[in-house]
Amino acid sequence: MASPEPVAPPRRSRGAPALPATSVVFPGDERTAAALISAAVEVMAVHGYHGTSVRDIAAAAGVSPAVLYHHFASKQGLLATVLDRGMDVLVRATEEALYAAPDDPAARLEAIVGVHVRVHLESQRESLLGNSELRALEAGALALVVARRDTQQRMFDRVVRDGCARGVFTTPHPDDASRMITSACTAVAAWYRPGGPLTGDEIVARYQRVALDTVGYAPVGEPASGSSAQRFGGAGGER
Amino acid sequence: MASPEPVAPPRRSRGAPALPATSVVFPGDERTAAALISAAVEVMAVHGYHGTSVRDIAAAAGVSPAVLYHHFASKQGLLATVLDRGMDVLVRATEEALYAAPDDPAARLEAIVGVHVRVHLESQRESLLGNSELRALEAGALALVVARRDTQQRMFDRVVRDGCARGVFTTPHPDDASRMITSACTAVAAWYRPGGPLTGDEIVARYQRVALDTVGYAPVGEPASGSSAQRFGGAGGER
DNA sequence: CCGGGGGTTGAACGATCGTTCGGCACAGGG
DNA sequence: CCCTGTGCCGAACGATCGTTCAACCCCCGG
Repeated sequence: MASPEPVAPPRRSRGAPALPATSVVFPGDERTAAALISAAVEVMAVHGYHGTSVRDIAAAAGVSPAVLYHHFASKQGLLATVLDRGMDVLVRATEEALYAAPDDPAARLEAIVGVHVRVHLESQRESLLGNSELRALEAGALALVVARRDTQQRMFDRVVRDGCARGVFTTPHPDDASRMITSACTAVAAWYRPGGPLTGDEIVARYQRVALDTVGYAPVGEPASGSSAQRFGGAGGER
Repeated sequence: MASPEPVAPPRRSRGAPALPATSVVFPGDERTAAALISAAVEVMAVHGYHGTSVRDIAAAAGVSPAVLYHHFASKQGLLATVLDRGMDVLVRATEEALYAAPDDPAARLEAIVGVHVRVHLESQRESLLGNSELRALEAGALALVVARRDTQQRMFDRVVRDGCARGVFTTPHPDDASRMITSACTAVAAWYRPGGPLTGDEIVARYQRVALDTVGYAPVGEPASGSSAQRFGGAGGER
C-alpha cells in the first residue's frame, strides 16, 4: 500500500495531521487525537477492529504508529473511546428529543425513531462499528457501552408501553415491537448509501410512519374505519 | 493458551476429532471437515474472522492447524464455505415455506417471518457470522453471498407488495416495511439467549404478529373497527 | 540568546499470524 | 508379506502484529 504521492511532497507542516469532523470527535479534543479517532472510525468500520492494524489507523491519520500511544493507552483504548462516545451521542440525542416532544405517545415515538434513524444515517460508520465490534471490547469498557445501549432500549420500551397503557398503541407485544423498531432503525446504518434514491429526511419519515404501524397505532377518539392509513399522510406524494 | 490436560492423555484414536452437528454441516461432509466447519462457526461467531486464528479453529476441532489446509484452500475458503452454506440454508428454507403457504398475503408473511426468525434462533452462531463478517469475504465469495441475501430480501418484498396490491396490507411504504421486518428478524440472533424467558415458538409467534401490524394488515371483507387486534389472538394468553 | 519540554519519529522488540513441508501412522489391495 | 495412498502431525517459514524506546524537532518562557 502506501503508494508514493505523485505531487505535493509529503512534508507535513506540523500539527495539522488530517481531516477531522466525526460525531465522536468532540470540540475539546487535541488535533492529533481527533485525527486518530476519525481515522479509526473510518478504517475500523470497513475492516473491523481485528482487521485493522495500528499502522493502518496511523497512516489514515497521517501520523506515525507510535503517536497513537501518546494519546491513547492502547489500540483497545482507542476503540473504547470511539464506541463509548458513539453510544453517548446516540443516547443524549434521544434523551433530548424525548424531552422536547409533547406528552403524546405517537409524537414521542416519532421523535425517538427520527433521532435514532438520523444518527445511524449521519454517523453511519460509528454506528456500524458500535453494532459489530462490541465483542472486541474488554470487559470494563464493554459494560459501559452495554449499559448505554440498555438505556437507549429502555427509552423505546417506555414510550411503547405508555402508548399501550393509554390505548393509543394496540400491539399485544409492546416490548417485542419496541425491540423490532430499534433493530430495524439500527440496521439502517448497514444498508444506507449516501447516493441512494431517498434522502435522509425521506427515510426518517418512512421509518417513523412504519414504526407507528408496528406498535398498532390507532388514534384515540376516532374508532377509525378500515386502517389507520387515513389518519396519516396529509401532505406529500407517497409512492 | 494450550494448557496441558490434567487427565486423559491427548492420544486421539484417529478419525474422530470432535462434535459436529451444525446447520452448515452437510451430511456428505467428511468427519474432519465437518468438525472444522463446526469449530469455525463456534469460535468465529464469538471473536470474528480476524479475531480468530487458524490455530484457534484447529484446537476447537481437535486437530492440528495444518489439517485445515487439507480440507480447505485457506482460512478464507473455510469462511466462504460457512457463509455460503448459511445463506443457502436460509434461502432454501424460506423458499420452501413460501411454496407450502396458501395463496394469502398474511399467511405467506407469517410463513416467511416464521422461518426467518426460527433459522436465526436455531442457527444463531451461523447467522451472527453471516451478519457481521461479510466484510471479511473476498470479492468472489462475497458476490455469491450477497446475491443470496438479495434473493431473501426479494421474497419478503414480493409478499408485502402483493399484499398491498390486494388491499390486505395498508402500509404506504411496502419496501421499507419489508426491509424493517427482515432487519428486525435478523437481529434476533444478536440478542437471543437460549435460557431466556421466552421459548423459540413464542418469539416466532410474536414476531409474526408484530410483522403483520408493521405492514398494516387489515383483513379484507371486514372494514375492521378500532384496530386490527381483534382479528388476531383467538387463543393463547397474551401478556 | 539559551534551555526545557511536549509531540513526533524511525527502529526495534517479542509474539503471533497464515501457510508450507517432510515425514509418520495406518488401512487396503496385490 | 510389502507397497501405496490418504490423512494427520510437528516444526518451521517470512510477514505482520501491538507496543516500547531513545532521539529529535520545534515552540515558548526566560
